[in-house]
Amino acid sequence: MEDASVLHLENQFCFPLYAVSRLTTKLYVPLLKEIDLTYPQYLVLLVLWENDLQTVNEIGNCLVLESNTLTPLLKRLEQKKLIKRMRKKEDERIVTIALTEQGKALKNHAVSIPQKIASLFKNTGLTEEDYGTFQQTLLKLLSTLKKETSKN
Amino acid sequence: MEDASVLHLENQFCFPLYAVSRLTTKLYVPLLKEIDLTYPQYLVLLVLWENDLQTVNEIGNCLVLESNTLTPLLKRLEQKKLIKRMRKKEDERIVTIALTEQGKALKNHAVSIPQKIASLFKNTGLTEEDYGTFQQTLLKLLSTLKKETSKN
DNA sequence: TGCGATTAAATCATGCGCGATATAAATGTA
DNA sequence: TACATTTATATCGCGCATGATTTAATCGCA
Repeated sequence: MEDASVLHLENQFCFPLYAVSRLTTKLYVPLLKEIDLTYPQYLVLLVLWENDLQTVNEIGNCLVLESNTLTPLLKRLEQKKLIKRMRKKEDERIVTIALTEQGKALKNHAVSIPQKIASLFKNTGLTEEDYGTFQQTLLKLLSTLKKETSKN
Repeated sequence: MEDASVLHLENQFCFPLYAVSRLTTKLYVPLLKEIDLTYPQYLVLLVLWENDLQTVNEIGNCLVLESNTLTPLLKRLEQKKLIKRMRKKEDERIVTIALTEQGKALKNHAVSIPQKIASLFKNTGLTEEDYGTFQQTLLKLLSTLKKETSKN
């Protein structure tokens, strides 16, 4: 009989990856609630705070998300008056996303979030170096997986 | 003016964590499609293959999911005739989940999946040791975050 | 025994993710 | 200029996730 221990949860990194990702998102919830944002909405704003006036596709490239996810999400951000959606005159297919004044102003509140999140990761027994290694691994995986999944 | 570079995507590990988790789940899709399962459904079966006859709560503890996610998911697995849901006679609040013969049999197909997934992670430039470190970090984070979020 | 508190699961509403498809605009080319 | 092809976004359907609430059963204790 084949050894089935390969099927045990603790012998895979995919499950902890999935679980840690969900639990990490939960850490943001109370902080983002203060500014009435979900985590994916916050990510879109991060992208725009870094570079305003990007197309749906460009935002999607940054976040590895497509229009089927972004379009409804962006409409919600528009309803909250944080962004504007404008079709390009030169090419009516393309929608440019721009921050409103309100959307720009929100950045001032958001700058405190990374610090607060970081403090929640202090009592894990992991060192700064561990986190650096962890992030480097994630970035390598992200880069590889992005290529892998865009092949089709 | 405060330095806003803390808000840049690449300066956080939460975003790559979120993205890598999603992309990793996508790697399972073609493999799981062969046995008509989603990734969360596959995880529930992993738990049951390891220990049959568990309650909804027990499965939830393993996967860090609650009944609001599990109940509908388990009903779908029941529709597929992979599990049975049975209320305990001693305590009618508790639902025990049992694999059907079909559910048990599916394990034989599933044993090949971890191997196939592992092979997709070969060309990342990461060594076996890197993966070991990565998994250890994830497990530490998982354990800490589980406590952190169960506090409330 | 009676009844408030607790517990397990289910239900509800909302917002992602994402495969598949549609729409509409722009492009290439015969 | 016609028309097939490509491109950008949108729409649709479904299955998670999850906070909030509900339902129903059990427990604890006066």
